[in-house]
Amino acid sequence: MEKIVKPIPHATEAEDMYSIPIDAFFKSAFSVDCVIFGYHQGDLKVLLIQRGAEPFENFWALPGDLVYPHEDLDTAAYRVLEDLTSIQDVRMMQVHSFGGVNRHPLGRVITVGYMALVELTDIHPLASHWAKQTKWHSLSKLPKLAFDHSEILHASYDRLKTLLLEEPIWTRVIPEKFTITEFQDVFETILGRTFDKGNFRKKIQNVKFLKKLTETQQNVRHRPSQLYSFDAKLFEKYSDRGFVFDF
Amino acid sequence: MEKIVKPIPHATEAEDMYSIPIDAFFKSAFSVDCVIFGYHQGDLKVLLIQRGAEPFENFWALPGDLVYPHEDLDTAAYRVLEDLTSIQDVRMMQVHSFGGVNRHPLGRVITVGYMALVELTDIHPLASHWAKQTKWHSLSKLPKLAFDHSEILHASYDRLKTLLLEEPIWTRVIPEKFTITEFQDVFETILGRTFDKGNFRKKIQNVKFLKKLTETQQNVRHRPSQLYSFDAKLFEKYSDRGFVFDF
DNA sequence: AAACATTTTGTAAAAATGACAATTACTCTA
DNA sequence: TAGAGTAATTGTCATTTTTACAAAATGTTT
Repeated sequence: MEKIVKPIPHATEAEDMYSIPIDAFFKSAFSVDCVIFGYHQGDLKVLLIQRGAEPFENFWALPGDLVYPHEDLDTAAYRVLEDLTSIQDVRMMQVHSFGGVNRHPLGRVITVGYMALVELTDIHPLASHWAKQTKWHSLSKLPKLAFDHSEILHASYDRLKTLLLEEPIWTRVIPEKFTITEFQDVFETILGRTFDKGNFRKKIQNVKFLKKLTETQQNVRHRPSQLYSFDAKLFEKYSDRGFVFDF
Repeated sequence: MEKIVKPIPHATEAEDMYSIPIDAFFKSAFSVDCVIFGYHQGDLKVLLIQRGAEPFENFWALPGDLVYPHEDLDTAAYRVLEDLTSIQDVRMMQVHSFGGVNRHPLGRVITVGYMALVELTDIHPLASHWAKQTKWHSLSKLPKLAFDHSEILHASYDRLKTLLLEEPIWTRVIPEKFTITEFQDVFETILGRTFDKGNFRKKIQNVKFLKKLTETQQNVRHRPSQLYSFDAKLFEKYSDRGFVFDF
């Protein structure tokens, strides 16, 4: 570990800084950690791996690893996710960075958290590289996690709930042609509350970018449901001034 | 600069990773950049410094600097802001991290953007350390900025607009006892639109955590305004289910 | 044909919205 | 001291939205 450089407490002593060689600053590393939320029929889970390498060997953890010296952050997030879980084709977004001084035993490592919401059955995680196994975990019964991954996970879940109302990330989780019930289930599951069916339906019908199709559900043991679809162009138009669902 | 380590494209070649010595990862640095928005009577500005050190000497830039090897990210943000501008006692929040490979000429540096909204006359920036001068700039006529600070600034402004509707950051910018007009001005200025006075007032009166006081404005050359105050406890109560102003 | 399981529509009172107009309460000035 | 000036505040009213329910509709299964 590198020699400890005492932080300068006040601006008036700031000239001390010039005595710290610039090299002393370039001894840190970055990592990315991926929080993949998997939704399937009213159930929300998160993808964890069991670590097959130190530190925290055998612990459950978010898929995450160090960023290469000449690798872009976003690129690293996708690369690491694929390395450890073989998952491709999920769109992630940055959530928050975590920089606690002692969060990593090997040295100073800042980690950048990334998040995605996917239909659980759409992807097929397969442990690879140093990951021993992958598993979908319910949010309600999580094991003790490596590093500060528990904090990263909870921050990501908070962000997911906000984002669900602002961005059409729910499109990742229901079919292109969907029923209002399917749509409602996603919101109830992720937000953790329930809505009146009739009233929810009325709200949906006022949303410009959700279009009622002529097609209906097939082969159901009850009255078939109308199908709806998402119009991305109309969404762009109406989200200009900051669209949010007000459920 | 360190030797280039070729990123591993596929998981199947991942064992290559073991050939990269761990030290190769610990050659990066972090920085923090602070976006301080200053509001005053219908005017929104951002605090910039003129750099007095390379790289980008003499360029206008966000107050920002490298994080010490044993310094917490949040701590660094406040320390750096004070070092360069002598500002204390502003509460900042993390916005986003920027990790472009070539964003810093001295090596691999990831920067974490922090943001705050303050009443412009409450704070008294004074250039210190390597900052040549500080200046409040209008968002509409910004100079060319150092590094990728322009991108950081715009991302922060977007976040400011969202946050203004979700969190009571406007309390930093108006007096403890305020008039509805003062309140409205903040929202009009930052969001960049105008609202009908009467209708805006009605909305405010329905917001549980904004309480009408018995006191009124004094010494104004017109009908004195009722004063209102913010009830933090009630806000906590009502923001549980994700409060947002729907202006 | 009746029972089921949902989807879908309907209802009615209450509340919120939006565009404007009118009124009110102070200070300042002639 | 009676306007004039200035901005705060209240009022109107037609329209739309919300809420909490109840009822009807449309398929399949028995």
